[in-house]
Amino acid sequence: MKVRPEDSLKIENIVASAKVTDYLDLPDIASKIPGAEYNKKRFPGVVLRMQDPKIAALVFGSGKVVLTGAKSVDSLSKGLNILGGLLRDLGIDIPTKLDYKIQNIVTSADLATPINLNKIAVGFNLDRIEYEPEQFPGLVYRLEVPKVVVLLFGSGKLIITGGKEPGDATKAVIKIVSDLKSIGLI
Amino acid sequence: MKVRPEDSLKIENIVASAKVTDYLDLPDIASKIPGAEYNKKRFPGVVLRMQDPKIAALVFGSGKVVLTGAKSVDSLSKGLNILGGLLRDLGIDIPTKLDYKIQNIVTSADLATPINLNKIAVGFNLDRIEYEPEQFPGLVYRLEVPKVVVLLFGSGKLIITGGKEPGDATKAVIKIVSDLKSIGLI
DNA sequence: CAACTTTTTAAATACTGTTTTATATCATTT
DNA sequence: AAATGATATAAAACAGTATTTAAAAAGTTG
Repeated sequence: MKVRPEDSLKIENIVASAKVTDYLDLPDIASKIPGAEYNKKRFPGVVLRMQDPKIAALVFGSGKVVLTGAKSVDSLSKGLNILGGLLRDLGIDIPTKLDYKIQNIVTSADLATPINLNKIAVGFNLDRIEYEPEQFPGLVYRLEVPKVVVLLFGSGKLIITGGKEPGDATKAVIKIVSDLKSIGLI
Repeated sequence: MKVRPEDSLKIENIVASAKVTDYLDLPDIASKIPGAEYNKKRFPGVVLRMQDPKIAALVFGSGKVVLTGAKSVDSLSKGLNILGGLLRDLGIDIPTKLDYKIQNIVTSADLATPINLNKIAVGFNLDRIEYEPEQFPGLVYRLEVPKVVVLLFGSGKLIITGGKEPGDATKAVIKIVSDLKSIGLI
């Protein structure tokens, strides 16, 4: 039984930012949290990695943090709470209710049929397409609405990135499937 | 309360030269003064740094020196005297009264209102203007009298450099404000 | 002889690096 | 022959570096 492209979507990564407090002593955090990475000459933030859910956090002196790697909004939220707890355990005053903003969602999808990227490259709006197979095997398609970037591969697999909410990827896939059908490429 | 542009001037850096004696043994100076930098294959002068006032000095074998970093004529003078003392302490005969010549003064100013650099670029004398925002965000304006170069930024902040005396920057700002008002850009 | 070396300083831009993740090609490297 | 490591995409956080301007000194290089 074949799955429709718009039903094949899978969130692969969510990037979100949040402000957990107004100031954080990074050297202190880096030394007290096992596994924390901190190399200020390389990067100004402390890198913390949680295992369940598997999420990486970039923690900054400003009290702002960035979470990456979450595969669902729920796990993202859970990861932020875990991070808050880790910092709270260090004696830092961190609110129990933490707010965050999703900055990017990376989603994968599958057209379930191979596609000819060369034909798509000429059939689609040239100034929204970039296809240089000798540089990268995927065709880069920049959508305006929703504002996302889609990578199309000859296998029919797609990567939708740049979205702010799950629905963006869905809309992008529906639009692309529609466009490909209209020019008879799938 | 708004400050007039011509009252917002602040000297950010003064570069001056002086001759403190006829000959200086640079290897000796470099080895005896803590923190001195001397790499003759990189640069022919010894670099000395004073902390209060924070001024850097380039000392040459000819007995000539260059002072940079002073934020006022007074601190520049004080820095030169400190430098003279440092060399004198090494047993070198340095006059107590040292003369110097200001070679460049860098001054900052603020129009206190944002300005449209694109309009200024077309409204001002083209051959005295350089504006390539993709290369540098500031508009470069070369004044003839006083002979200085002014960098204008969209924020309304200005940098006046190339002047030989404090008054040069003041005159330049007054002239620019006048010019901008005459073409109705501020 | 011209141009670059070094030092200082402000302004405001772009851009680098770090983290994550799927996808799929190529070039290296064990 | 597997296994890394780019290559390309988006996004935030932010420290740092580059960009530009002027000027002197006294070396080196073209």
